[in-house]
Amino acid sequence: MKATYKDVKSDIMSKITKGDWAPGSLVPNEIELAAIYGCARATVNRAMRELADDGIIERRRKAGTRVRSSPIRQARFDIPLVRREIEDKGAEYRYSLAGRAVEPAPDWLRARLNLGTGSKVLHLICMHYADGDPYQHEDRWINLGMLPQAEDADFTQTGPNEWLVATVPFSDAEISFSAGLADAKLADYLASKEGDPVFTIERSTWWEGQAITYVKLCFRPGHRMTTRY
Amino acid sequence: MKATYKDVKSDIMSKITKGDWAPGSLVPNEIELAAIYGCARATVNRAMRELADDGIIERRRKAGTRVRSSPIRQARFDIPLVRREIEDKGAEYRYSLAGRAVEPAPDWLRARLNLGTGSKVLHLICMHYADGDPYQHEDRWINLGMLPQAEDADFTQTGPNEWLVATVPFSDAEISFSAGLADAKLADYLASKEGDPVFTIERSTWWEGQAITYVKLCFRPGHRMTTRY
DNA sequence: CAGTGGTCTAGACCACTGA
DNA sequence: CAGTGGTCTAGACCACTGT
Repeated sequence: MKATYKDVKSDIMSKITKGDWAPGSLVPNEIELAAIYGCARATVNRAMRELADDGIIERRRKAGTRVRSSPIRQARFDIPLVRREIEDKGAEYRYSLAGRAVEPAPDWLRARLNLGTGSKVLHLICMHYADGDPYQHEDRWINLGMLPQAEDADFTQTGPNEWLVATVPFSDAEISFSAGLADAKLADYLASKEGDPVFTIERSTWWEGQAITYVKLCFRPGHRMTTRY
Repeated sequence: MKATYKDVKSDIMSKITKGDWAPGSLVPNEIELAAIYGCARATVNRAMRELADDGIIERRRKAGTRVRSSPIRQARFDIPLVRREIEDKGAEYRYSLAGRAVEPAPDWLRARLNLGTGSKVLHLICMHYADGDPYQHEDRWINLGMLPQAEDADFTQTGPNEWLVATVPFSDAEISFSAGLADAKLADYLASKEGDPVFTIERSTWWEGQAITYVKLCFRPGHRMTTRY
């Protein structure tokens, strides 16, 4: 008898997917559900809270709980270290540093990260290989105002990503995916042709409102980012 | 005094990000933490459970809780209906059906969805516009073995996506992002040029092991998919 | 086998918000 | 102001898994 929160969750889920509870309709309140399932209200609460987190239902105090009319489906993507991503595929990982310079932050970067006019940044160009083949091109910019010690770090052996996760935390990040074209330079790095489509990830991170780093990652042609849910 | 689960969560979060609790190190158990924060164990449990869900810590019975050495950062993307996506941007949504055919499932589709040899599918080509400009091209395949009623549905006014979310549930989905090139046909649909890079989403959904639909969505050049976390 | 997290309970009070 | 979800508690038992 006594239902667990998983029982309650999956039973309600099936009521919704089977159409017993139509989209937009009002769901019994927690006390009623607790009586129906013969469990404590806290148990029902946990089930409902998870369904709300999953975007299946919508809860409001006093107004009650409703089935979402068009369920907001969400997908979760892991953002792993490139090295782990490659090694998890069973391939051998290799890294190389292709460029390093300390520069004043260019205008587009200042705008993107909300940096002041005098800001200095460390600019790195890196390549990541899987079994010797180009896998990912990394165009990395680190805010030296926040991380002066980055200037003395040795990025010839390990990538800046690994250094960063070990060195600084971040409180806030923005990530975006898009499709771009390989120019001559990028095509050369990725051993592909100019005009090939490249899957691109851009990420900016902040710590307590201060920009830490911006990175643009370009994958070899054919790359897919996949998840199940 | 009495800490809430949010207090506990954010305090532990800051202990980790500040380095007080190093990556890989063992965290006090729930009873000790409850004593430290002066709250019930259930409160600590909820805080820790959420941190574990966020990939910040790793919990194992008997072994205790550890700070993850390289935090698995995850990003969540909403997968909205195109119409909502466009309307939320404040643009006017328009839809049109550009092609419709009932065919035997081609080999690549059978392989992808694990369909039998005799399978029939409904193949639809649709366009979605934002303020009159091409926004997204939809190449949709619906398994008629699972959804025979799709053959009689009218897709000239509303897109198959809306029909599907209102008609059938799904238990399982796979989504993948990639970058592709516009061929002459696609470029024509999207009012772009051949060879332009297009951001592409592919999604397959199943219900209890049976394939429902596969769709390939191509966005107009310049499209970005962004999230914060 | 014993330590740790996972879950449930019955009851309580609070916070928000719709009528 | 009253109904609903949000959270906390103190205690209990269970499930898993290192040692």
